[in-house]
Amino acid sequence: MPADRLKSLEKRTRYDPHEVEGRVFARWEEAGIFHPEPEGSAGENYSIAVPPPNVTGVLHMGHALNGSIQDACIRLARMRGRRTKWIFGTDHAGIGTQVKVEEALAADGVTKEDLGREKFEERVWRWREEHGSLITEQYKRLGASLDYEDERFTMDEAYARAVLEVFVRLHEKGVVYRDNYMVNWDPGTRSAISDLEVEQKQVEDSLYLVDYPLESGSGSLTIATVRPETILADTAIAVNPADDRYSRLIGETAILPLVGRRLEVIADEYVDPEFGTGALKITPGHDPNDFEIGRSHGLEEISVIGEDGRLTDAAPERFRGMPVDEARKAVVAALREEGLVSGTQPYVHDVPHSHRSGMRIEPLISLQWFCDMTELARPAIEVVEEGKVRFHPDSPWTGVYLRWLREIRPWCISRQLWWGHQIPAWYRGDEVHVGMEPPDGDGWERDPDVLDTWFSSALWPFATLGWPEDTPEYGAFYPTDVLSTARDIIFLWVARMVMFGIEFTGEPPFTDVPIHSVIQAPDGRRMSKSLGTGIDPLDEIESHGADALRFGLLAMSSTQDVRYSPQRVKQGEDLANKLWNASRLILLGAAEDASPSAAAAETIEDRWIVSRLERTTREASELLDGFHFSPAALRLYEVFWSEICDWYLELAKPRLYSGDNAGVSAVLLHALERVLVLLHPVMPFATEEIWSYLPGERGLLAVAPWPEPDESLLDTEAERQLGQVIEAVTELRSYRDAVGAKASADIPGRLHADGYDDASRGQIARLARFSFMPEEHENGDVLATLPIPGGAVQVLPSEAFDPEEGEKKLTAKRDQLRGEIERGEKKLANKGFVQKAPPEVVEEERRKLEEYRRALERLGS
RNA sequence: GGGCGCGUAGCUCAGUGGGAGAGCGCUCGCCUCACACGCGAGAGGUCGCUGGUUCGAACCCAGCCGCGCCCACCA
Repeated sequence: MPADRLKSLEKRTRYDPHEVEGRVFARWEEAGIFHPEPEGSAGENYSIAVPPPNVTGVLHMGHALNGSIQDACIRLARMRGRRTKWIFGTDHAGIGTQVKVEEALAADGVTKEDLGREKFEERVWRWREEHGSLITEQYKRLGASLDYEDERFTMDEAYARAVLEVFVRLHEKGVVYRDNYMVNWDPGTRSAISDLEVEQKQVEDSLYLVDYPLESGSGSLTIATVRPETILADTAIAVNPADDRYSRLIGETAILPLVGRRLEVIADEYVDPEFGTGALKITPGHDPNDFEIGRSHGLEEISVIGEDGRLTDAAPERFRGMPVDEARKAVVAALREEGLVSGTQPYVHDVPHSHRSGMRIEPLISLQWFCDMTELARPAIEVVEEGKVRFHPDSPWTGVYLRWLREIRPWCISRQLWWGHQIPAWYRGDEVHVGMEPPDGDGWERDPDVLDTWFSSALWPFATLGWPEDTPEYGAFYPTDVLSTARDIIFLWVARMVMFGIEFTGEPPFTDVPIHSVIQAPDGRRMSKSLGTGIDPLDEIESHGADALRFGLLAMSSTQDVRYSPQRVKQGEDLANKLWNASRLILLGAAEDASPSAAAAETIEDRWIVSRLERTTREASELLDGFHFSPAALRLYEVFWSEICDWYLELAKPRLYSGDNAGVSAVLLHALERVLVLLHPVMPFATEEIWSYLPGERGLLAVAPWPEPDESLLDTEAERQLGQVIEAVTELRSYRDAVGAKASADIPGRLHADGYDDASRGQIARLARFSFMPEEHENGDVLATLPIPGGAVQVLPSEAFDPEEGEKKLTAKRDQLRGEIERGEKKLANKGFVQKAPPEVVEEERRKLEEYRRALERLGS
């Protein structure tokens, strides 16, 4: 490296992410290390498929956290020398994208119907061209080492073929079928949606009591309903067979008000005699429960509410065409006119709403495509039970996953949209053709519906790699290793990927599923644009740097939801800066020809830091391998900041600045090199930048080898000895502070303690700013005796402080020691403790008690 | 209705059987030749409440009080 390059560090006392990040990222891209050649087997290689962001989306905190997690995994694997691919791509996001484009059209006063389907789809593709690259650039800003050269999109031709092939094959197996069935109709998007896209919301309604006259003329039956407009589609009345009030009426007939239809009174266990009047109107066309009851009793299914949310021709003429809300009022008014409403009461209950449009779900019977999940679920349950797919943390997510799969229900997969994978089914009269290609002959019409976006997402880990073709990419990278996500899409996506992966490839698509926090706004609310609670990761990168955001997100995240913590990001920013400055100290101070070497350790502190680095290496590897990202980040922070900076660098300075600095330079460089390596998965930019200043010819840190901990470098004795030095220095500093000693003045004293070599004694004196007299030195009274490990320091009089001030400190210290002694004695006097506690615990108690007694003795009373 | 989780320092959160931790904030002292985005020294918590198990409980068990999430077909 040119000497002036190193020299340039002298004045750069701040780490500047802006100056560094773009440049470093360009080096990675130019080196092509994010794009692996498709060689070797998936077992040797390492891959992760990114949860595809919506094509029109922008990076939010969830992406940023998950990106930080996945990138840490990917970078770790890459440094371990594995061929590594982080599969990149975007999702067409059916409804979301269609709605956005429709909104844009609306601004010009155009509807999609004005354009027609073909033109509309063109419009969406153009939209994608214009907006699709945004999130790619944002991932790059984060430092994500995705394989950008091999980007996929769920509407790409090859991917789309895979989707249709899956549909066709499942149809051949009879798993996918078309049926008239009760669906969740979303009047907002005018489409059916799946159960998972429905959310329950509490709603205040009125419960109406309505009298249905009996045909026999002997009175009436009173039912309770919150949806009087659906009365028009009633086809029976049900009562509990064990309900004495009504059992005699079973088999009788009631007359449906306003309509005049004859309704049989049927018996069904489902009816709760305690609720309402104990008599339930049955509306198979507009209520999921009634639908089930209706089917089991063979009742007629009448639909009075259409897909447009208005009453159909099946309703009496005066109500036809009315929107549901209006129809409700009209029906109630009509019933009142006939004197059939015998009461109303306010009623609060949960009502299904569309997750997408927010509108109240209209349950209705509709001809839709469904996917029966029971056969697919079985092996997906097994692989998790057998530990072939593991959730992290295991609890509660394994249980959550299994419970859902064990009670899985059919999945409505058709959507009444234009943007998506159009269902490969053609109809001609009663004929149905399902296949990859249109049928021969005239008069066939293709099903206008598209597939649920999650249907195509379920193929993501293998369709991105070229399945169903046996491509080199598929061979080299499938199955993938890790799937990282938040808990909200375990059912929507994770479980379905496992099911489809096993069904079509014979193998689960990944092995480890870390489930990370959902990041909430600092005030505990959901982070959301509409609430104004969102924090833009790009803003955070702009003001603190990508490394800072990555560190902060990893440090604040855990297994449960967390509030966004700006302090953690600040901590990351400070860490990057500290790293930068410690590096300047080492790089500018090290001997010119020095290179990193643990073997160069010559003093206790050298051996100590070398040993600590090996332990830290082991710890960091274990924590990252166990998907414990927050402890890993915080542990590395602590070791670097406290052990390396606060202690080792300070201990090393005298030798570094002496003429004989070869050994210490080598150890300092070793420590720096190791820290950069260990921190790289978390803070890739700053570490890569500093790495380029290390001596010697070296490639990118991003592909530098991740170290295996070297047991032979562990040095328990050095760790013990330096631990004593640290304790002694801290004790003496504390005294200095208590007596108000001038910061610049040394305090004279005498060191009487065992277990310190001359070098350590010198270090203690220097760091604590004491000057130790020779033991035989006589210089007036001893003002205080300060216990340190292995002995004590006698404080001698000086100008540096007022000894009176020290008395308070010493008294407090004595009190503290007496307290400790009392506690220890009490514990050891407890026979139960001595007899039942593990011997090493008792022994440790005894040792500590002795130590405290000796310390108190030295302190005097 | 069922299930899961949370309640620890002023704030945000770790810790899951043997003496209460981090970052930020706060107090005091320092521009000590890497860093004032810094250095040193501190203050601050009966670990939601009540019982129980244990020689020993923030940690295990039960109940209670608050808060949250997921699932669910009582009109």
